[in-house]
Amino acid sequence: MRRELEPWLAGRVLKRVELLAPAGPKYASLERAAGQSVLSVGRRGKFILAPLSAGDELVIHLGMTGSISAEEPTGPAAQHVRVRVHLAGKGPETLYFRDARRFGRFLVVPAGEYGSLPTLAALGPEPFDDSFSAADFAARLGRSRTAVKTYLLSQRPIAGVGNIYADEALWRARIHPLTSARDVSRAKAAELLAAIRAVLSESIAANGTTIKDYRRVDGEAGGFYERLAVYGKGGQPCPRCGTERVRTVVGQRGTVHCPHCQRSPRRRAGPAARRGSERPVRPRT
DNA sequence: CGCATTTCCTGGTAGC
DNA sequence: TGCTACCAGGAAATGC
Repeated sequence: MRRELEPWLAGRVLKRVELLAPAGPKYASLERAAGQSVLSVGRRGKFILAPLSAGDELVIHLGMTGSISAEEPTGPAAQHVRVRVHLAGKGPETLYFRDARRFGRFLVVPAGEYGSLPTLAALGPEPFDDSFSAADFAARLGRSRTAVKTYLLSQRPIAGVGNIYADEALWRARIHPLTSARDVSRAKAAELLAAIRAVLSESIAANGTTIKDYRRVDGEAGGFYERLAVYGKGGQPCPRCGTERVRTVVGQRGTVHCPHCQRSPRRRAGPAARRGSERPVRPRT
């Protein structure tokens, strides 16, 4: 989306960013954008970040059901347009931000001041940062006892992995989603990082995953849905081993894994566990 | 602070 | 047909 948006936004002047949704923490300070030009269109994790000429920054997140287009939505979709971006110069005159469930974000903040966006402020490294090593990733996973899947979704060990890609990557790396993050070995962390990089680059190449709501800026669906190996495929046989995969809930999120390829986490047998100061994770498989 | 739970929000759908 | 109840989940807020 960043790539698709860049030619429409970079270098152009924002005449007005018009708020249609009720203002609030998710849609804030858009009036500040008026008259500023867009210096560049960047991205951190799932956030689009566009620095503006007067020192502010446009922050956009699609949430679950967000999309951006230059075509004015019609029909029932029209009522979900939350923001209209009016642009000067060459290119589309207006961009439309749709967000049916209002889980998205569209706000202007002083550049780099993410106090109102704690996830962005504490975002982990970019998956494709060359200087981000498997050892770094392993060290980050070591900071939490939370289930590795839940920790991935927090965006703290690595940026940009959501529910779909977490399940896909854990399956590829043969890691049970309930494994405590700190119990992921260095070798497994390396496999997981490689799996995350692979699944993300494959999905980007296919223009993303459209289940229902996600749309490219031209309104087309992304093509990765057909390539999903695990997400939404509970009860179906694992393509690697044929075992029936299981759907559970991990951290309030629907989760699918293969009980044969992704073995249940073993309880920790370290001194802390012997002292009883830590409850062994009881896998629900 | 770390971690778990709840909340926000609405289209879609299962069940009656 | 029309109603209610519930589900989906990214990130923030709240509760221990």
